Amino acid sequence: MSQTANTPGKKVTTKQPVSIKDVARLAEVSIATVSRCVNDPDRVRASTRNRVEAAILQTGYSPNPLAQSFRRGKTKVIMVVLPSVGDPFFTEVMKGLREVANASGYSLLINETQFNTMTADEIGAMVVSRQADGIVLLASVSPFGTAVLSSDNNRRLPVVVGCEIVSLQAAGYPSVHIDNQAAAIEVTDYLLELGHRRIAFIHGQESSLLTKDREDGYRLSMLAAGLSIEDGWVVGGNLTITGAIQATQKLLRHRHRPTAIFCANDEMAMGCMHAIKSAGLKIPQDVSVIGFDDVRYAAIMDPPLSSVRQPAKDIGEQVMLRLLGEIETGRSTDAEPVIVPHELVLRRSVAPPVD
Amino acid sequence: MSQTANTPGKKVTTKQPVSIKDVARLAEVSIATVSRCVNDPDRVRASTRNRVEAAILQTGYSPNPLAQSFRRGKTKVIMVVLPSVGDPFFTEVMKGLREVANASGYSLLINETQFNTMTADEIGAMVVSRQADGIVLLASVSPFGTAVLSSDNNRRLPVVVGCEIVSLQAAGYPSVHIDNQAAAIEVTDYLLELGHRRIAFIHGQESSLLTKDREDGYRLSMLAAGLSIEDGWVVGGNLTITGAIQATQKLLRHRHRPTAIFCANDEMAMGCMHAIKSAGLKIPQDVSVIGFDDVRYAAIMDPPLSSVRQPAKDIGEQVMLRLLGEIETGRSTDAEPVIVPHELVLRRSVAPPVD
DNA sequence: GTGTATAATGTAAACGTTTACAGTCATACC
DNA sequence: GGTATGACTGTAAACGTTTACATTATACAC
Repeated sequence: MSQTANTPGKKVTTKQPVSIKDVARLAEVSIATVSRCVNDPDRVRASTRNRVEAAILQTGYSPNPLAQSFRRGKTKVIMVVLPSVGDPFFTEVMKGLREVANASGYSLLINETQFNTMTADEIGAMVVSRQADGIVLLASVSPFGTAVLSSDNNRRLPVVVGCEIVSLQAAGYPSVHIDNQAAAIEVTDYLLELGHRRIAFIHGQESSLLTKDREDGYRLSMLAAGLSIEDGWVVGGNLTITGAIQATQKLLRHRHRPTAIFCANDEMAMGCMHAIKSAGLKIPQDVSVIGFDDVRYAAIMDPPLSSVRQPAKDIGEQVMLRLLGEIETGRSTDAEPVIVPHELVLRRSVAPPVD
Repeated sequence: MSQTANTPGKKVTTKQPVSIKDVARLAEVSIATVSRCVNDPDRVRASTRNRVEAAILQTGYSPNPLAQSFRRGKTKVIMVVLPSVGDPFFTEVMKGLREVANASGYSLLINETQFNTMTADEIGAMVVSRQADGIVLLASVSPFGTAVLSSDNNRRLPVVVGCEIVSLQAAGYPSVHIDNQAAAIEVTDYLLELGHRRIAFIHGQESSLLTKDREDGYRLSMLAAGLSIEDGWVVGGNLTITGAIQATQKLLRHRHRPTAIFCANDEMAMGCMHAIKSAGLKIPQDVSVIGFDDVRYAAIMDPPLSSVRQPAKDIGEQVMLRLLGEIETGRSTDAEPVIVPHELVLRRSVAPPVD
């Protein structure tokens, strides 16, 4: 039916959308009454309400959200800042975020930092303006960004941090995360128990603080066991498959080749496994591999990948609940971090060392 | 510094943000001049411009985007509707979408349908309102949604369809996609050439049209080869790993067990591979597997997964370019679909059948 | 110096809501 | 029948911009 309107090059139809005025005129009431009908129906008499509702139906009126946002000073939008939407772990967190947000009528505006600190500054800029009613931070932002976030220059936006980013917690933001360090200690302890002595660690990025606690846990556990970490046993995998492949190749060439590799996330563990098998080595007989996050692919790797399960969706839900609470009450919540439980999921990618 | 403002339960600081009026007062000009300084600096004399800019700096003014959106009737937001942000293929498409959008100052509002047709209706609702300046559709929407989209009830929003959704193209929307059917024919022809005769197909969902063309291609190729498709050789995998595992288990129990399984996307192919190996069968010796999309995990599967590469990021870029073109010019672009090239990527998950 | 063209700036309306306040009207009570 | 009360509705201001139009200042030619 609208095919003609769709002819290439033709002006798009731009019939004026109906406004509250049109409804008011048709129902023969003031615009205030229409507004009340929409927002607080109990405050208008049934008979007039019916008239107005009929007019709304007839005109097909729906309030202009732009005008509402403007007038109310609320956007009903939450900004989510994360390193990469591609990571299955963050995908899962976002599922929780989204469900809770949608249930309260909020939309999600997603901002990938793509491991790029430049864009973190842009986040700061967005924060100053009132593009969103609140922010979920799943990524570390540049110092400047942090400064802007915590400045009192403007209306201070509600922010909740998901996962663990130390610098932001220090800035007093509430957060929800597992105890990354404790989990990493468990992982390393477990490998040590199996008899591994040469354990390597593939971390994320130098600049990113995302996997810092996990690295600390690894180091602490090794230290506690009286083992020294050789030069070249801790390498960066850039949080990507290709980065992890290169990192693993380095590890396999090491003069003291590790018997176990602990990857700071599953994405890298998947690359790591591939590199090991491509080098003609067997998992776990030659090298054990363990990841972090327990993404949905971990269980179907060959062999199935051991990992640390985070309650990703829960984290998302709780983060959003705290954030919305802060937004709706106008009060900042307790900044005490919420620690959610993790779980070591043991699968067949790990075994005692053979030598 | 703002630690006190952050004490739990305490009112959040809400210092009034500076408006254009504050700047005007300080610079001793009218608000119109300030506005011009910001939007069209050449139209104000250098001396006054300097005064205004100093005032802007001093006050820390930045225009209220809500007011701008309201006044201009533009949100600088593009809505993206897709089945699941978790799928690595869509992730890649979104990378292209995002890059182009950001370059022009647009943000992305993401809407997952989660294979849920209910939410598709909500999309319709969002469309009628002016939440976004345009829409990218990567998912099929319910009939009602389509109706709303194409209705002339209100200002018709620019829409571009990514990937292939027949019903929407029929509605006259421009689209960018590969030739899914031709690609699926190539895949099936290739398997036939290798000598396979018992070829199964795992499709997406009954309701979703996303993989319909691929299924058609498979059927056409089989038909052309004079082969009949036995009952139970075409099963639904729900586009998920677990769905594909169940589907594969069904296939493996079939009285005429397929020697090759063609999965409508890589996510399902990964689940399929896992199910085959779990059943104690070898890939490709016992069963060949081929996927679709060539996501980043395909190459690191064991064995590496053959697939059909789509230029996912390109698709995203082109979709967004068309959409922004339509938005900025106010004219709908040529509705003729843009077909981008695909490529059969052969890896070790496929071999001739042994029997 | 006058006149004219043009540049620079100011005035004020408009965008579509929400909402404080004022007004109207019906009801109930005396 | 007057009055108080409360329910309902209307009036108009406000939110922070942008922009058409009006006004004033400047530059330039004679």
